[in-house]
Amino acid sequence: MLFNPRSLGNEGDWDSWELFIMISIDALREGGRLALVLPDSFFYPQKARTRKRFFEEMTVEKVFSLGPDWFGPDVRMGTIVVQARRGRSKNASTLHSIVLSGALRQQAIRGQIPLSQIESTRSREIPVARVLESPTYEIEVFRSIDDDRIMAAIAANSVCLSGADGLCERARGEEINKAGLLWVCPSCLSPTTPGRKVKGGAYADKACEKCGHLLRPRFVDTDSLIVDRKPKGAFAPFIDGDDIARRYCQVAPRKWLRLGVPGWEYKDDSIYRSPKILLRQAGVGVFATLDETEARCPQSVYIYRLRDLPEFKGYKHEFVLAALLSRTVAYVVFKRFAEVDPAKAHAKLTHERIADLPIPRVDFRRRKDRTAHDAVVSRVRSLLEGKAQLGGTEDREIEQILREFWNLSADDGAYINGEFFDLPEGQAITDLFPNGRPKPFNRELETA
DNA sequence: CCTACGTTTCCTTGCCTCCC
DNA sequence: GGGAGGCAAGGAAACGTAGG
Repeated sequence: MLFNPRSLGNEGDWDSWELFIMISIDALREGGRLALVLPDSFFYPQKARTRKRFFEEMTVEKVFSLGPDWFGPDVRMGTIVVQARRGRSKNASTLHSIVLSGALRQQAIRGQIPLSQIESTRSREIPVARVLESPTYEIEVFRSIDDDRIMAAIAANSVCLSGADGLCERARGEEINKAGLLWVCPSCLSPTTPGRKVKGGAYADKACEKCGHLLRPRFVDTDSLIVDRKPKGAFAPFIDGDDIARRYCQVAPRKWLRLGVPGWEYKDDSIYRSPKILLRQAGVGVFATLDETEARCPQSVYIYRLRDLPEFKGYKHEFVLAALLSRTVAYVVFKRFAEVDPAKAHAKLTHERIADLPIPRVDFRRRKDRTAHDAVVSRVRSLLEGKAQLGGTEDREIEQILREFWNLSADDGAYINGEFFDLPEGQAITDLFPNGRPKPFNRELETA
């Protein structure tokens, strides 16, 4: 027997292909080469132990992510190809990756374009050191050595969005759902959030936080903090995540938060002070807007506001918004957070993850910087007020000015735009390139 | 103890396939 | 061709806990 699965320990199950990898490694001589066709779950976090052994005992040469549909209609599983030699990976080496999606993938499946041709024109170089340094041996097949260089250049000319030395302070909205549903305790009459949701749309029982009375969904009165029409009494405009679904959409609040409901603990008014940037927590890509209506929002919307010092220096919220909505920051977010499978690519935004998003550093002592900053601000106003179109002159000029702050070359710009070419369709992409996406930038053209 | 916020959980949406 | 049903990605929101 070549191999005893018990030797792997008993923590969780091993997929058959993982065992096959282990057997293959054991069977190879030093320097011997293998190529494996594997499911794309090889990239998943829970397969870290398999990748660890693979990278520790093999020199990985190629990783191709080919997507589903390669083995007939019955096999929907995403496919990858890995090529490696026996012997530990060298830290300074690189591996080649390609990620197939969209039309190119269909052509490849039909055999109209050989993989070798795609590899010669479209492969990326991935530094092996990045995989070895990752705690989960993550292979970010989208993020090449070129991306690392460009992202380093961007970071060098930027200040972080928030965090210790960041531009903005941050908060999130009321601890309610977007409908503002409340339960009212029949005993002490104080409002509270409903119990945990259970399957089937119902709510679970919970104890009243004030008096301990057991609240059961069938026996409590409900109330709502959010109403469609301006209520009698005190109220404030309310914006939820759904309202922030487009680039440069200025939200006209259509819902209202009732203020002064007895017993409800509102967040401090000051976190909603105008102006502020609202950024939705969930979603593909970055969606943010500028709010000047003192609107409230639910916890699923993040609030960013310039700190006193940067605002005193001259930064305007419009400039921060322009950076957040730029193609360049979308590129950074995608490269940093996108999942490996293009069909599942989506950015998960948390305060911590977006804290170091790059906002261009402006030196307000220099006239040139001040002029450029103000030029961005005026163009953002035009877009927000609907006087300029997405993808129009103003939108493109903003991107150019920001890229000068970031010190990115024209080639870098073409490369960044080209990296969106392979991504799946979505609102985020449509809003970034309303007139269509440019072709991928072919680095080889530079030397040809 | 309280606040802030990342994590977990569940619902919704939209796509795909199957079957009539 | 289209409707039903299955499935999972996407999104919203409650939960739980770290850290002041």
